[in-house]
Amino acid sequence: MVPAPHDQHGDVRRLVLDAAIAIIESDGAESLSMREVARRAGVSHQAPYHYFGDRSGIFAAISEEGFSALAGAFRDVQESTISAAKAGFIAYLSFARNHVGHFRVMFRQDICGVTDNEGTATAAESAFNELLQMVARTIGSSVDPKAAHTFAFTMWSQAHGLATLVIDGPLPQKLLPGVSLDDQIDAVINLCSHMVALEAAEMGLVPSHS
Amino acid sequence: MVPAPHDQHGDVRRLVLDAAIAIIESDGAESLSMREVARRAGVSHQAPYHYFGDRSGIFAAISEEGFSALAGAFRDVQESTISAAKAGFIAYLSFARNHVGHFRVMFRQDICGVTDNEGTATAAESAFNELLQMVARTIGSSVDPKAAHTFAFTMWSQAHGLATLVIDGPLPQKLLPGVSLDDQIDAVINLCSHMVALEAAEMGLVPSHS
DNA sequence: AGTACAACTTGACATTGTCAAGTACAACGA
DNA sequence: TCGTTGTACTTGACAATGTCAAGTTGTACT
Repeated sequence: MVPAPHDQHGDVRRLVLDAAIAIIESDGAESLSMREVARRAGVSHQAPYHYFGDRSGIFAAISEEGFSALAGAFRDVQESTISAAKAGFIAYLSFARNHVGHFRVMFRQDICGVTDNEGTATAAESAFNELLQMVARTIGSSVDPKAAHTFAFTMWSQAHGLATLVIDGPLPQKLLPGVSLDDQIDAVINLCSHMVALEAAEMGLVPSHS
Repeated sequence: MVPAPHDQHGDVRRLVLDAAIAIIESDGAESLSMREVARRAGVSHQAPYHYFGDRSGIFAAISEEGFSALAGAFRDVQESTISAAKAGFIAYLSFARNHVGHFRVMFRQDICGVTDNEGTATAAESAFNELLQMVARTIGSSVDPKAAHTFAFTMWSQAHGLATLVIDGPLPQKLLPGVSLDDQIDAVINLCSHMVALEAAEMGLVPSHS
C-alpha cells in the first residue's frame, strides 16, 4: 500500500481518532477493533499503535478530548440567564447526546482509568472544577466544602444517571405513549432543577442547622 | 430448561454463569472471554455455547438474573420504616455495589438489549414496576401518570448516576480528604431523599414517613 | 555524506468467537 | 434387545483480533 504523497502531519492521528469515535458511537466501546479503526482510516493495522501505544491509549485520548469538551461546555453556559443548575443539566445532557462516542468512554474506569493518563487526569480535573463552580453559583460559595462537594456529587449523579439511562440504558423503551424522548428528558431536567432550587432555598433559610 | 433428574456433576450452567459474573466483576464486561469462562468452569471451550448460544446469551442471562434480583430488593424494602424514597436509594446502591457483575451488564443496551431476550424483558419490566410503586408511595397514587413517570425517571436517574459514578466512574477519586466513600454515598443519598421529600411536600402531598 | 528520528509498513504469533462435526450416555418405543 | 432420539457435552478448524518484532521510507540536522 503506497501512502498518499501529501499527507499532512498529524492527519493520520486525527483520522484514526475520528474513526474510533465513530465506531464507539455506533457499536459501543467494546467492539472497537484496532484493525477496523486502521482500515477505516486507510492505514496499516499498526499505524494506530504508533500514535496511541495500544488499545487503551486510544480510549485515553478520546477520554481526554471528551473531558476537555465537557469542561468547555460548562464554561460556555456560565453566563446563562437561566439558573446555573438547569443550565448545567442541559449542558451535560446535550454534551452526552452529541458526543456519544466520547461519553461512552469517559466514565468507564474499567477500560480507561482517569488516572492512567496525565492528560486525561488534568482534563477531568478541569471539568470537575467547572462543576464545583456551577454548584457555588447555585448554593453560594459560603457553604462549607463538605456540603458543597456532596451537592456537586448529587447534581452530577442526577445528570449522569439521566444521560447514561438515555444513551445506553432502557429508559427510551420505558417512555409513556405519546411522550417523546426529548420531552421526557426536558421534564426530568426541569424536575431536577426545581428540586435543586428548593434545596438551595432551604439551605439559605436555615442558618444554624448544620 | 428442565433440570436433569439426577445431576451428580456440578451444575455446569451455574458454574459458567458464576465464572462469567466473577470475570465481569473484576475485569469489566468487555474482557469477558468465552474461553476463559469455560476454563474457569472446568469445561471445554464450547460448553458455554450449549447453554447460552453465544457471548451475548451469557450477558442476557446475567441481565435477567440481575433485574429479578433488583425487583426483589425493591420488594424487600417495601415495608421499611424510613421514607420510601430513601429506602429505594439505599436498595439501589446496595444492589449495585453487591452485584457489580450483574450491574455492569444490565444497563448496557449495546452489549445486551433489554428487548433482545424475553426473560430479560419481563424481569426488567417487573423491576420498573416496583420503581413505579415506590414512587407512588412517595408522591401518592393520585398524581397523573405523566408526572409520576417523570418522578420515577428522576429518582431512577439519581440512584443510577450515583451507582455508575461510584462503580465505574471517577467519583471515588474525587473524594474530599477525610471523607470515606461510604460516608459520601450516604450523604448524597440523604440529600437526594431530602430533595425528593421537599418536592413531594410542595406537590401538596404528605411524605409517608420522615 | 552520514546519522537520527519520525512515520509508517509487513510479518508473525497466540488468543479469541464461533461454526461444524463428533462422542457418550440416558430414556423410550418396538 | 435393538434402534432411535435427545441432551450434554467434546475436539477440531477457521477467520479475525491485539500486539510484539523488525523492516522501510522520508525528512532534518550535523
